Amino acid sequence: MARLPVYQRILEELLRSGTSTVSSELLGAAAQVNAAKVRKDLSLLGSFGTRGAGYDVAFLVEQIDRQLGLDREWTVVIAGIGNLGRALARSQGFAARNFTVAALIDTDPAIIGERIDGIDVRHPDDLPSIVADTSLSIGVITTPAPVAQRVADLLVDAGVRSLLNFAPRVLDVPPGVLLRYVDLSMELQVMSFYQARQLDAGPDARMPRIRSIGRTPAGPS
Amino acid sequence: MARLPVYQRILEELLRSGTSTVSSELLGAAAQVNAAKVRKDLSLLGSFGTRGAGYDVAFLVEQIDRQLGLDREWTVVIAGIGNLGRALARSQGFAARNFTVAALIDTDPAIIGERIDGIDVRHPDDLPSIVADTSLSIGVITTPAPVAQRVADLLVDAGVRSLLNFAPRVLDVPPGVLLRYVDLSMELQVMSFYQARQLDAGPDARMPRIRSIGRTPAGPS
DNA sequence: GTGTGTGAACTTGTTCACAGCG
DNA sequence: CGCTGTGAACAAGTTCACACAC
Repeated sequence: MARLPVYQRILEELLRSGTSTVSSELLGAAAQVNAAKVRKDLSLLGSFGTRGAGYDVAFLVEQIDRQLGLDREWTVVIAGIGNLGRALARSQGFAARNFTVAALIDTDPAIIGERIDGIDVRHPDDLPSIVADTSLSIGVITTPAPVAQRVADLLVDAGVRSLLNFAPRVLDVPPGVLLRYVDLSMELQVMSFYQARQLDAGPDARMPRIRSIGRTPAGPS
Repeated sequence: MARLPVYQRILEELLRSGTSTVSSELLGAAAQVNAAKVRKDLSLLGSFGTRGAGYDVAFLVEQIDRQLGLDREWTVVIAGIGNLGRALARSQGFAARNFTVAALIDTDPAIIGERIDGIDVRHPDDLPSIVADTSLSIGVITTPAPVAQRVADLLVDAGVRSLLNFAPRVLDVPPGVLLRYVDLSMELQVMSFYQARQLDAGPDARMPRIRSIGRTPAGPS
């Protein structure tokens, strides 16, 4: 369910502010969704609420974590240590619960060997030996567009089964590899679309943008 | 329609590769959506295809641009010139067609005055005078989470009506202001969700994550 | 009384299948 | 003959409304 991470973010902030219990109405208001929707969503995971009282925040976070597969550790490799890669390597998002940056990759000799947040930048050729130590779950591509496909192939060869692509390039990956795009230009386009039309913000769906598993068929011969 | 920017990205790559015409089947394959869906989507904008032949790529790009509100210039202000802000300021995404970075904002005296990609970093206090020159359409928040809300308020006060928030914080904005989140930790959570369940990538929807216009009601008193 | 959990009505979005144009 | 455009069938997701647990 695509709204779970949104709830999670809100619940975490509630936790930080010391709130221990929350109603579907409140959660819905913060997530900008209907209260009934919140209840439906949460009831799919089980009956976690207390009638008349609401949901226990800490317990809920834990349950959602389990649903999101956050009850295990995910190792992340960042490929392309430019401005963006550096930003991500140091960012809170990756330092977050259950995600560890396990490797940084770049081809530039001037960058290789640099230490960012305790991790050494290494050459793509080292990928096999890196994987020998720790298997890598998620690859983050922050390279220039022209080399994004090549980097994706390398990561997939190294056994990475999920790719998060920040490069403005449509990538082709083998079946079974999960591919997701975060694209600045697309984000801006969506904003201009809604703003240009003075729209009511469109559907409240927020998360989905998953693209793959399964083949992007090659063009015609 | 949330899939338009996806089509746009693919069409641009087709243009670059010299393809002048494309079928709904091909476009659908690249965008990972059903061919019928592509036709439905495009037919909502008008009848642009040629039966038996397909769509003219260049013409289609132009039509979609118009739908996305990209027939005018959008000015972007980036608030928070850390690693991420710098990356975005220099990034291709913002250099793209119809988006111009018009201002960079930070409070750090060590950063103010620095020139990035031809734009001077200025203090938030200068916002009014900046707006006097060029009105700002879209605000991009790349500050640390704790100050994100304050920055959002400042931008809104300066007349910015659309916010793209990279800070891991739920923001509250007045009605009528469009708010959109790009959140690393959420992106990762979605990946882990799908990978943990070996899911088929879920719904092919990709873009929507629009959050606002309309009030985030304040909590109970 | 308050707020969850859930069947049932409704709305939205997707897919099918095919008529008709180039 | 290939491929678009589109009504009609279908599926998914959303909202309503209310019984019931606390």
